[in-house]
Amino acid sequence: MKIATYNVNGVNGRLPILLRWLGEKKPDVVCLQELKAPQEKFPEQEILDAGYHAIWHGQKSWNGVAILARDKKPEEVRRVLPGDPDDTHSRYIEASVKGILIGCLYLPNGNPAPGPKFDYKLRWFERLTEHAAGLIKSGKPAVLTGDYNVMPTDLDVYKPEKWVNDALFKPEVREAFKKLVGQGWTDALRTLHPNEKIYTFWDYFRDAYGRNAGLRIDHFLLSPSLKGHLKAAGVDRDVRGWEKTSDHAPVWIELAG
DNA sequence: ATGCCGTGGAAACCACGA
Repeated sequence: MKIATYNVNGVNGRLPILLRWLGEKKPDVVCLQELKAPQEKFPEQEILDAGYHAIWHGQKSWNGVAILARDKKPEEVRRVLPGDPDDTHSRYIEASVKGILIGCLYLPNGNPAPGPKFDYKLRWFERLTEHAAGLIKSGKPAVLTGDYNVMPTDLDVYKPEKWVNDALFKPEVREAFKKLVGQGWTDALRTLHPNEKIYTFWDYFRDAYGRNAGLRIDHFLLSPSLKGHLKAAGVDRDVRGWEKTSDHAPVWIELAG
């Protein structure tokens, strides 16, 4: 089974790109972030026509997450990350697909740091970590994937020294990621490719993609029971080179069975 | 060192992103 995550940066503006990619790669399950569309403006019919059932949590202008699956509609488990009833951002949706719990997340960017946005990021990270602990404890096969807005190590940044004070790379954020993974999760891409430069995002500016000035910020975390099923993992890097593309590239894993 | 590009929404500019 192939599971992918893709920060589309506007699901309607990017629909031709999304449909082309779905048609070419045919992942079984897809997590989308940054829909930038209200609930009623999600292109459900076009996605159905492409062979995917979807659940989504939209929001006007910003954020928004979705889970797509071939053949069968994802069984929604929740569409809010627990722990803060006042959080109005659409950044989390969770579903059961073929016996696997899929958590699709869009972790806050957090810039500028320090500041209220950075505080929100750290709080959101804590809530995610608390929820993730429950998933581990449940023993269910689970995948937590999406745009984490964190480069876990120096290897995940084209020029680490330029990013040390950025909300995506500040020590406390890297520490938060480490703490989460330390619960027993497997960082799928890094585990299969321990020494490779792997990027999932390239800025639109300064020909970042051409210079390969990228960041690895979209991640796949696998619960202990899924670790042994991990067969392959990678980035559909070429998609970032398409016309009118997102600044992220799709990331995927292949699980046995 | 930098929002230089790109999106959505509102209003011909703004917020936001990483």
